[in-house]
Formats: sequence, C-alpha cells, structure tokens
Amino acid sequence: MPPISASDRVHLELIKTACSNCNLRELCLPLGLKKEELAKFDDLVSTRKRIMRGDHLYHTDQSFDSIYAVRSGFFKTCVLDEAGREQVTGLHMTGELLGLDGISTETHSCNAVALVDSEVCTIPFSHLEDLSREIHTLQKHFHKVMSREIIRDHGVMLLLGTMRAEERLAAFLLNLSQRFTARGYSPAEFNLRMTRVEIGSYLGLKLETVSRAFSHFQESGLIEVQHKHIRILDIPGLKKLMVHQQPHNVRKSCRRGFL
Amino acid sequence: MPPISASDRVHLELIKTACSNCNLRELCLPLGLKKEELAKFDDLVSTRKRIMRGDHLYHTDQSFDSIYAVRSGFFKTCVLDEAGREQVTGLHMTGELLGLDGISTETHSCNAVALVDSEVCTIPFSHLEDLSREIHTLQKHFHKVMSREIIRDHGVMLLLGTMRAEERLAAFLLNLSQRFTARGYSPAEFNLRMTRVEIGSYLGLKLETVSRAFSHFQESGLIEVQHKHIRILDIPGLKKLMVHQQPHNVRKSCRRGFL
DNA sequence: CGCGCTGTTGAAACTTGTCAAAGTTTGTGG
DNA sequence: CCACAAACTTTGACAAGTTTCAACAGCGCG
Repeated sequence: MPPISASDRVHLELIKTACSNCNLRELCLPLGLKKEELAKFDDLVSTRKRIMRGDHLYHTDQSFDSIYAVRSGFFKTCVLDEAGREQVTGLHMTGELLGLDGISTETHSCNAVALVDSEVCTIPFSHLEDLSREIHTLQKHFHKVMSREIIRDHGVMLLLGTMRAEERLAAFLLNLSQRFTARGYSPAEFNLRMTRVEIGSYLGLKLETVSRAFSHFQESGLIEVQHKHIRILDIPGLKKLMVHQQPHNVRKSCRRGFL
Repeated sequence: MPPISASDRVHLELIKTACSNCNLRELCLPLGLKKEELAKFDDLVSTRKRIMRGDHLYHTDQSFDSIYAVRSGFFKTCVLDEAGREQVTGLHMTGELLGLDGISTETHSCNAVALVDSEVCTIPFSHLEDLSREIHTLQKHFHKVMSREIIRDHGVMLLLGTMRAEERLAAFLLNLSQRFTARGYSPAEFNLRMTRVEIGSYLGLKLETVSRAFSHFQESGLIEVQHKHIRILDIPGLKKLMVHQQPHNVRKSCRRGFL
C-alpha cells in the first residue's frame, strides 16, 4: 500500500488513462469503436488503480459496481468452498476484464488477487450499461467478451474433466504461450507469475504433481524450466502430448481447440 | 424427426408462444419486464421449436444467430476435444437459456442435445440486442443471466478441481434438487434425464465411479436409487459429505456455496 | 424372444495425492 | 550488502482414489 506518493502517481497517470491512446485498445473493451465513440468511452474509464502484489482487487461478497480492465500486471481469480479449499478460476493478463462475476448478484462471487504489482482501469458498470445502449459496437463487443469468458470456462471444464496431469500442464503452457504471443511477447519464453500451488489449483492438481510434470517435460526436452522461468523448446511436442497421451478412447469426430 | 404433423403442431403452439402468458416468465429472460415491455418482447420471441430426444438443437461450428430458452424438456451441452473426448459442460432445464457460447464468435462452440423430447423458444440475438437497447430492464437482466452462467461455471470448476467422486455426486444431486424445487417440483424425488455416462462426463468421472457412488449413497441411507429414479432421503447428510469427506486440509475462512 | 443399451459389481492396474526431507530462492533487517 | 528466515520447489516412497477391464443383470425395442 503506497501511502503518500500514490496520489501523485495517480495524477501523473490520469493523463494517460484515456483509452484512446492506450496501446491495449485492440485487446480491451473499446475494440472497434470509432473515434467519437472512443471519446465517450474515455469519460467512462476515468480512474486507474494500483494493486500491489498479493493484494485483492476485490473479495467474495464485496459489493459490485465496476468491472476492471487489466492495464498492467497479472491477476488470479479464485473461489473458496465451505471447507476452505481454493480453486483458481482464472489467470488474467493485460487487456482482460475482471469482475464479470459480480454482475449477476451485484456482489462479487470470487476473489481477484494481484500476482505482481498491477494496474487496472475501473469501468463503472452502470455507466457501461448506459453507454452500451448508445453505442451499438460497444454493446456487441461487451456481449462477445462475456461470451468468450463462458467459452473459456468450458475449455477449463474440458481440461479438468477429461485430461490427465501432463496434458493439463501442456494445455496450460500452450495457452499462456498463445496469450503472450497475442500481446507481442515471445511465444516460447516467459516468466510464470504464479506459484506451483496456484498452477496446481487452476489445473486441479497438487503442487507436487505440477512440479513432477515440469521435471518430466524438461527430461523429455519439451521445455526448460528454471523456477518461474519457462522456455518452450517443442510446441508441437506439447500439442501432441494432449492428443496422444490418453490410453485408448479414440472415438468420433474431433472438434474444439484447447482451453 | 416428425415429418408432416410437425408444422401443424407449430401452428397450434404459436398461439401460446407469447411470453406474457408463459408460466416460466419468472425463471426466464423476460423477468421483471413491465406489461408494455413484455408485449414488445412477445414480438421478439415468435417461434418455438420442438427437439426430439437425442437430436441436436445446435452443433459446434454451426453459425449462431439465436439464443434459446428451454420451454420444456432437458438438454445437455458438451464440448469435444481433438481426441474425441466429451465433456458435458451443462445440463439445462426449463427456463434456462442456451446458446450464449455462440455470441462471441457468431459460431456455436458446443453441442446442445435434447435428453428428452423438448421445446425451446427461439430468441433472435440481434433483435434481443436491439430491444435491450430500448428496454433497460431487459438489458440488465440479460447481463445478469450471462454473469450467472459464469458463476455457475466457476462452481463446476471448483467441483472438478477440488472435490472427490462422492462429493461431486452429492453436489450434483443437491444442485438438481434445488433447481427442481425452484420449478415447483419435489426437492427429494425426481427422475434423472441423463445416463451414468453423461453424469460422469459432467462430473469428470467414469460411469463406473458414478454407479458405485450411487450404490454407496444408497447403502448409507442417503438416497434411494432405482435406475433413473432418485429419492433423496437425507439432504443434510449429503451436504455434510461435501464438507467433511476431505482428508485433512481445513484452512482459512469459508465462503462460497456449492455448484 | 433375443439383442443391444444401460447399469452394477469385482479385481487389478494406474495415476495422483500424501507425507517427509532436503534444496533453492526471495525478501527483510541488520 | 550480507545473513537469515520464510516461502517455494524438488524428489522419493508410499497410500489412496479412480480408472480399466471384465463379467453379468435388467430393461426396452424390434
């Protein structure tokens, strides 16, 4: 929690808060807006917020009024059950939207935690609804974003429901790789921002299993692991793992992509 | 596939298609609409469709233009991976919306299959978007429905990621019970519309495991099973299973509900 | 009436989880 | 800037849970 200097910084950065000159425009909510529409959108997204590593952007049961776009950094969202078991439901990087879970009950139903020092743009939801009644494109795009989240969730269900440990980790790495690529980073080399426990929680595995799978991938020459730093050496090899590794239930037609 | 009589039936039923006198109004999309708004909504939802048991309402890769409200019957949605493994992503009963997955890419990303003879109301999506720009309440409610779907998905992830077989089945039965109750049916007694394979696919288990869990619940006096007919004898007992059955990782605070 | 589909049950195999110990990294405070 | 503690990771051995394989029972349909 930065105490005094924070407000200074916020002032400084308000200048850049305008979506119209944000380099994430193409990944983020204002995608496809015309110049004058974008100007209206700029008014909507007026505040930016800094979240320090380990801090919550919001908690379960906290009242909902805004969604957030990740401006920089990395977040996890997770739910807890009655027994205190945690399930990581998503890992969110720049340009992605957080908080959609809160719309339904006007109360957040998961926790959003920064995995590194991060910044988010706050989008007051009722304003977004107002504006999306005006701007066709915005309405459409927002619906698509929500729908995309549902599709992503289905991919995770497929992963959790049908894949074995190493397939899950392969799918996870390929998915990260693809998302880093979309953001202009290397597809093959990146730093994990989360711990083995968190990866395990996302993939429905224990940390030891995750660790063993990493080690095994390394032995197989598929990747190089050094703690949180990953270099993927053989993308096709990882992909093959996902299709071939299962024992013997090859049926029917083949369809959807992973994750 | 009903060949000739179908069109007759459709005619007959068009009379009742109006949402304004549909008894599912309170569960379905037009929830909360005023009288005159409801009239507009009636125009939107003009066609109803019959889907016979085992038939698809839509397929993966089919182009998207409408969402559907289940008027009667029971559906599953499922995704297939490259290897042909199926994951059931949802089981949908009356009043629930199908097809939200298609909004994102304007192509469906899962299969929707009727588990019994069913009827759906077709809601052309672009019309829905038009109307929800006019009718505030509709816009808000639609967003809530999508958000609720995301929350449901998180619950399934929690189930798949953290629960053991019997906990999953207990959660599943309690969830069904609750949804039947919301529709005015008995909380304790119902017929499963899906096979053990489908239950297993939804819960990330093999059919044998599902079968064994059913048998075990019966031995424990928690339920009575006769093929697809289920009678729940001990709801609190099932709930206890979900919290107590895990070995020994009780930590932290407790929060979210199941499924 | 029998064939196929669905469901049940048992035994063995396999995958992942659990427990434990030791090694590594990171962050903090001196 | 180093040292130490805490957090994280790796690895092994063993246990537990789930899947696999197989055989059989029940129901429904032609």
